[in-house]
Amino acid sequence: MVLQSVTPMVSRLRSAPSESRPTLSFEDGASRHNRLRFAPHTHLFIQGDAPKGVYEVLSGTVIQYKILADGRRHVQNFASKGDFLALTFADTHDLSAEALTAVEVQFVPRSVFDSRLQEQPAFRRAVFTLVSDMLHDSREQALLLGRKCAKERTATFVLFLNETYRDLQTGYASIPMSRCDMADYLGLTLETVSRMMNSLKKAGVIDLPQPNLFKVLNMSKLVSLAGEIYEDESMVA
Amino acid sequence: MVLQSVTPMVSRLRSAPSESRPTLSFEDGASRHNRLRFAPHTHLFIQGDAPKGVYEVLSGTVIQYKILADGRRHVQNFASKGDFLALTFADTHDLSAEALTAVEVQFVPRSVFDSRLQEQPAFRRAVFTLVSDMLHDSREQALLLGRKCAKERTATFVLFLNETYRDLQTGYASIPMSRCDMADYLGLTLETVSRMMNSLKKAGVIDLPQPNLFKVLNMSKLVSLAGEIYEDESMVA
DNA sequence: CGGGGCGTTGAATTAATTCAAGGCTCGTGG
DNA sequence: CCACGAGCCTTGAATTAATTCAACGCCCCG
Repeated sequence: MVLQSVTPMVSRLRSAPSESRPTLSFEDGASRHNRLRFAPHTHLFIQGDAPKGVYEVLSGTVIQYKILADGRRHVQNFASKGDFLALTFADTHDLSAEALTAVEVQFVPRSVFDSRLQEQPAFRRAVFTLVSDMLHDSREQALLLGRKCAKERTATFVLFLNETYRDLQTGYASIPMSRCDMADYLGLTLETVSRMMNSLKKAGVIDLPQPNLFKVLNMSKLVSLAGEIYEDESMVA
Repeated sequence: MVLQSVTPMVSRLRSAPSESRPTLSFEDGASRHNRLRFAPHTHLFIQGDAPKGVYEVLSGTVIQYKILADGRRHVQNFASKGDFLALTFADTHDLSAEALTAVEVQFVPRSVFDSRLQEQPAFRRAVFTLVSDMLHDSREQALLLGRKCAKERTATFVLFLNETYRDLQTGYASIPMSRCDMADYLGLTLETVSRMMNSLKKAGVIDLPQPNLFKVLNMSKLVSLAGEIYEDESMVA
């Protein structure tokens, strides 16, 4: 196991509440076997399956979602490099995970994971921190869905996209998911998402030369549109 | 520490995905000191504070919430007997916790909690399971906020109230929070919540003799109104 | 007796959805 | 090589679910 002190950029959506957290990674570990690849549109696992282990995303983007009885879909999150999937002790998956792009993951069988958890204190702490952060992110998402309007939701999501997919050279980020995926994540319709993205463009907040490529032009305006929480204000003080 | 095999009733809102999970409790433990009481409307801790330890709710109901910059409030959950608060490694509280009724908690200082985590495998497992379940609940909440309509949200919440506060003798449950609290939890306005509760009453799904007292009359209809997820269907099979 | 807090209900308004049409891009096959 | 269709995105117009605004009732407590 490798413990690095990499602190990822903090976005408004995917927080790092625990500062300089130990990064948990199985990459470069002894178990280089169990590296798996998934093609776009294939599933890593499905709602109702029994979990067989934990997945660490090494590259690509995974979409995790739930389906309601009548077919409505709710997207829980978009996972990319450094994120973990199926980090649970439950006996069934409570959601489905699908590769959005080509995806490479490190698969850690349940037994290996459990024994590390028992034997390695640092590993334990890293896992605990990771789950805590996932909880924090999910609650932030609930806040967004419960109390933010369409424009605020979209602005918040653009902040996330910018942090996660921005090319450091050009400043542009390519969007790996469709408007429909975004809508199911933001609790909106795809038409509303489209309208909001283009209204951000018209307002000069972002450049959007293609539907799936953008660059932030006015960050402070974008942040204020995202309607952030008090805690961010206090972080400045 | 006490490990009991109490399996609480499963509601649609507060799931027990991990079957017969070990119940984590500090009650009856050696550390009977550090039992704290909070009067209604007093805060256990506030968004931005540094966490000093973990709280186990012994009695009463605690409301946890976040405030947006412009004053909008989002309620994360309602915690009662058996629930834990501030189960995090983050360096600040990301939400506020306020006593809704008279509340009694067992307070476990950070240092005590950490050392138990290091020394006691069973304790460790219980904590993990607890955090995993909290994550599951939060994601279920995000689904509700993202993809359910007002009536479905309200029905889902009534299921939660019924499981959590029902008197086993009478079948009636008293509702410890206001319509406003419910609204801020469900991402609605208090007027809409009031309308939905009374429409459930008119439809004969619940008896609602007083604003804060109800009994489920037609459970199957209530469950179908809640618009549940596929996984419940498959659990029957 | 009076007033504040909470809940209910109706009417007007609005944010977002639904319905509908059309455009663009890309891959495939004639 | 170009035509065609599928899939995705955009935009406008009509509709609707939920909100906002407003009034009123109830209950409890001072």
